[in-house]
Amino acid sequence: MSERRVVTRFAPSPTGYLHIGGARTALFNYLYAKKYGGRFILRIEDTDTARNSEEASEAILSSLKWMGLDWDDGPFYQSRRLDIYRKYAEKLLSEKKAYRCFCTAERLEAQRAGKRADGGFWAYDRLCHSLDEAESRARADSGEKYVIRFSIPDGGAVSFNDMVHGVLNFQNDVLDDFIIIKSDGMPTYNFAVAVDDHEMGVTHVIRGDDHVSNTPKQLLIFGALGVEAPGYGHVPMILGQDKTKLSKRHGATSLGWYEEAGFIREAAVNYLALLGWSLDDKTEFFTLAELIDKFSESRFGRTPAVFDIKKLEYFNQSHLKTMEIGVRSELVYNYAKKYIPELKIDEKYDDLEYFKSVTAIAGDRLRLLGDIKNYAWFMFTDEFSYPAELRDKIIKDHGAEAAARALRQMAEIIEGVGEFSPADLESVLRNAKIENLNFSKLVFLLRSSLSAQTVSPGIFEVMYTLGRARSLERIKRLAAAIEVHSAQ
RNA sequence: GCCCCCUUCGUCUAGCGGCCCAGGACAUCGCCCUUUCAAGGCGGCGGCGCGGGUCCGAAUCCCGCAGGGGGCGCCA
Repeated sequence: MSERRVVTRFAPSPTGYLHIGGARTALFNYLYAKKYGGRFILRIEDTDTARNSEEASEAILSSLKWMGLDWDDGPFYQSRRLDIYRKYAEKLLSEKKAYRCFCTAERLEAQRAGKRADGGFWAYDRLCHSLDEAESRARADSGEKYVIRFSIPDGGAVSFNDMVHGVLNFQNDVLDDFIIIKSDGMPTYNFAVAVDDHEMGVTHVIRGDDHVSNTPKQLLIFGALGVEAPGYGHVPMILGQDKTKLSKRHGATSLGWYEEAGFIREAAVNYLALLGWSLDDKTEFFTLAELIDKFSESRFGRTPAVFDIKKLEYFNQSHLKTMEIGVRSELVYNYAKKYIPELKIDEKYDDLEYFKSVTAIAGDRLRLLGDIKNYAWFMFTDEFSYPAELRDKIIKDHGAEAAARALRQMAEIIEGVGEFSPADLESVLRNAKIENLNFSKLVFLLRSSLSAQTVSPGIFEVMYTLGRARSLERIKRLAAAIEVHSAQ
């Protein structure tokens, strides 16, 4: 085999959004090309006029971009390359490696239904196989509808060395004369793929296991065309929890869904790469650059993988953690603005710099981008009231008067703190003697007043970020709320 | 019905004849740390589908079985 510069491709059909399996296929092809300094091309297989959609095509492109998988060439649309497929089909026709078939879909469908009843498999009966060339041409010229079928060579077999499965063999006689050009002039999948992979100089094809049975057909076409076939690698499927091929009924399978759910590309790429591929027995944290560096076709797995969102979440948190705060906060900011409409952000806090300080105090807590809402919604608005349950719990634990007094005393102390820093605030409160309450209790009251909840980032950092005025206002407000309530 | 692929903890996986009475990670459970929640540390639970071979020795090789998955369109 000649030494050629590696060329891989991702060739989705625009009939829906980019799903998990497709995303992984794209990733693998991208990594393989980049690893070997080759090109990664994008081809849109839109030969099904009934099911294509412009939106799907756009969605796929945008998901690919979201993942950071930039293609070097394309996108090429098969629907705009019809003359090319026609040319190759004519060539096969003239060499008697393909023939016109005038059988109606109705006739074949009836036949197929019959066979299915007693057995279940069906193959074209080759009725038009031996049609006289003159007659065939005449019927075609007269406007009769026809398809072009590939003539499977009698006997023989095809075999190829798969990158993940090793040598695979297929007997020709299990194949029937499949259609390569439909009656509407469009090429069928197996034909267009072979023609394009050849035309575009594709050297390696990495795709899902579900394509192994298509491979012999494509190989036969390469053979008939007299051109070299690319190498293949059939990676195992990605399964749903029920261990069947991942599909819409498994729920969230589109990449777009994950973006909206607050996952970041670094995690998606990292996790997907590990479904059907691994480096060794311990390394599992990878950036895209590291994947390109370490990727190897010899490390493909052979067993189907069940998609586990829990592990994806873990990777999301891991990547978020290692990210520079500026980058992370920008992701959080953009996500919040776009996908968390219920997060109330007062105009004066709608600012990237401010988000950066809030994201910073949220620390390692974010698992998904949207978690910022749970941990810090109270940092973005001053207009909230304290939940009755929280107020009642405080009254129950401390008594209304004592709690209010403690809060007011803390306010007084905080008001007088010289340097308003997390460390100073903490040390002052740690040493304060207030209502005989220990530090932990004081912190609980503080947290309640500042965040209106019982869970929050480090409370002194919250206070520092809120600033003296906002903090004091909240502490006094809670005290007042308790007093008013108990007075009733 | 035919063809093809696959089979290690619940899940993702390492393992390619002795280093494995099977290692890592997620999940889960417990403990520690601790101002809450996370994070982190430590520990527990948990697996080689079954049956035959081959070999001094098998998760690793061979055969059979069972199970699972994929494909068999004028869909891709």
